[in-house]
Amino acid sequence: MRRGAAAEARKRSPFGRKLPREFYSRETEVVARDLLGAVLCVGQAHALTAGRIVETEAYVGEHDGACHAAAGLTPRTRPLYGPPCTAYVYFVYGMYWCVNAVTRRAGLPSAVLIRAVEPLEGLELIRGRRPSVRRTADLANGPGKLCLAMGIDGSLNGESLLSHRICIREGDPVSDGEVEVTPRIGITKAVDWPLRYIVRDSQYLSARAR
DNA sequence: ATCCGGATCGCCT
DNA sequence: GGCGATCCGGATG
Repeated sequence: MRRGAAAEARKRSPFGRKLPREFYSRETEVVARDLLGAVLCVGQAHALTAGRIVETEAYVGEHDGACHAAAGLTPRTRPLYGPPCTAYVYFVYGMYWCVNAVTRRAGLPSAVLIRAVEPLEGLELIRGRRPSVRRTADLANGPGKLCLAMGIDGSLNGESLLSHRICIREGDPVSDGEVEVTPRIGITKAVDWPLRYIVRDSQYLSARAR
């Protein structure tokens, strides 16, 4: 590679390469596991915010009562049925947004909910969006909070995760020993399915392990 | 430390 | 008509 090309790429982003489409075209549980340590990026340059993913949940299809696709193909769930490597951003409780990465294969609706990130970049911007929050650890330790912190809303629904508006980049790998799997949080169906993946010792989780 | 209610609205039954 | 893949602040032990 020409000398300076990598440095040039790094100037555009201080993090690794964008995770390719094939990364998402795998079993949803595997994608959820492998997203730990990856870096969620929103916006560019002076408007960039980025966070290390420390908590995810897999939502695995129409047979998963907690997955929105349990309702079948509707206007809301449409992105889940589309190609992997797209953002599924939905509105909950009349007030908050949550962001997912669509996974596996088109037509088999499944996705990974990003539940918590450790802020890495754009701290001033994030603080400005979360004025009432004191501790850094509380800025993005929940699916609604991280969308507030990073400025994610419905305008990003259906966007490619390779776009400049929102993408996920390779980060420092997380070893199996650092990963813990637990039941998902905040749901009322399939409550015991072990589909939540966390970086066990992170200070940035939405909840402590049970 | 833990529990509880209120806010707020699009979507599905 | 009812209910969320939530968050926050206030009350209670």
